[in-house]
Amino acid sequence: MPRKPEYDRDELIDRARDLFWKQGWAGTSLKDLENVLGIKPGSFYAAFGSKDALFELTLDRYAETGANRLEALVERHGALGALQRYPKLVVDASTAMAKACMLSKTVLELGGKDNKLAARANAHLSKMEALFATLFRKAQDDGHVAQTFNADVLARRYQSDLLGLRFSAERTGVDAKAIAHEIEECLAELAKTNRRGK
Amino acid sequence: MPRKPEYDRDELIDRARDLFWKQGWAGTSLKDLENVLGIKPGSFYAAFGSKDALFELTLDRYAETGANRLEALVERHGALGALQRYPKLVVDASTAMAKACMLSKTVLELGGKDNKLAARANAHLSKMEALFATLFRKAQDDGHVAQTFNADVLARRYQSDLLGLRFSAERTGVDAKAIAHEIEECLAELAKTNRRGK
DNA sequence: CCCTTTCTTGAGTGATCATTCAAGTATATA
DNA sequence: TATATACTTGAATGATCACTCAAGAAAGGG
Repeated sequence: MPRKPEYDRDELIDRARDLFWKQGWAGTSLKDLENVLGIKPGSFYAAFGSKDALFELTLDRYAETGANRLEALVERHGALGALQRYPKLVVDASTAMAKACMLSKTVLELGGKDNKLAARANAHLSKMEALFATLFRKAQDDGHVAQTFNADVLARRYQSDLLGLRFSAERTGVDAKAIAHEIEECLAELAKTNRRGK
Repeated sequence: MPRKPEYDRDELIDRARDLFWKQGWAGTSLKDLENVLGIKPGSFYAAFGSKDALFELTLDRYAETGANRLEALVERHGALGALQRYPKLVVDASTAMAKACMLSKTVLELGGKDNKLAARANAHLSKMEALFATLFRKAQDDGHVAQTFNADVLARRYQSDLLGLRFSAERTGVDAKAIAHEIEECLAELAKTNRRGK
């Protein structure tokens, strides 16, 4: 018997994520959100509760999408292949709104005042690093990477390189694709070392 | 015949830089600055003109200090030695207020709305990258790195790695020193390749 | 001691911030 | 068609924002 919302809540979260991703938390005002989402304050607060609550939703969605994208690569190209392709994918203009990782941006913007949202973003980053470690282990089990390497160490370095790459991609006048290519080659080198050793 | 200021303007800029560095632009209110600098609004605006103007001063000082620190390393350890030691230096808790690079934080926070301060930070980063390239060339001239490498490419990758490292250091529960050590070892590897080639 | 000059103080400015809520509107069921 | 049940609207709220300015305080030269 009631009235139905005129908006698609899921699509609103996507649009909010893209805006937060680009402009950050403080850089995005409620007026900005109202404009982009096409709703008035009343509807906004009925739908999401607060700016913080919506930001949290977008953080979670961002992290989930990223992990899904990586796992899709794994199914198509295997663990090592996915790790090799991910840097290029993530910097590719056609697939990304902004280039720099939204999680890292959030940690940097809000981490200075130990904020709840920054802590959540940090947790997502840790989960991502754990996923990288899992993939490196899988690559070792596949015989693509030597067992002598420590998968956790490789994952930690991989994430650090990835974050550096993604930040560089955000800058004007930096050839991010070239850096992505170099990271890919480093992983290929890792695999070659293994083949030589056998 | 006039009255002299009760504060040391230079030290105020240092303190403001540390606060901006940690909390970012939007995260630092004028009340925060008044508390940390120990001056009231009237004196603040007489001394610095505006929050933006002070931020610009702190950006410039930050960049200058970083470059000086690197050049001091060069004099003591040569070009390659400096490039090897810089990552550890920059992540060392005793020398840095925050860990992540203030320039990159500024670009990320304000770059989404093409802000003047973000552009300035970006320019400082470019200068830094150019300095890295100069050092790689010097390392080549010293015979420490093979001439076959392109110094600009090495510098671009070095900066990307450094930014990733510095962001990782800002996160809770990440062993930044280990990553710094790995970057150092990569440069040592670069040098070894050269010696082998000769 | 007086006067000029500069610095310090802090209440006050208008703008913008996130958020609230009462009034109006649309829809599904009875 | 009547009514209950949401949803939409937008003006209003108090807080905080960066910033201003008039009045008072300190210091050096006459």
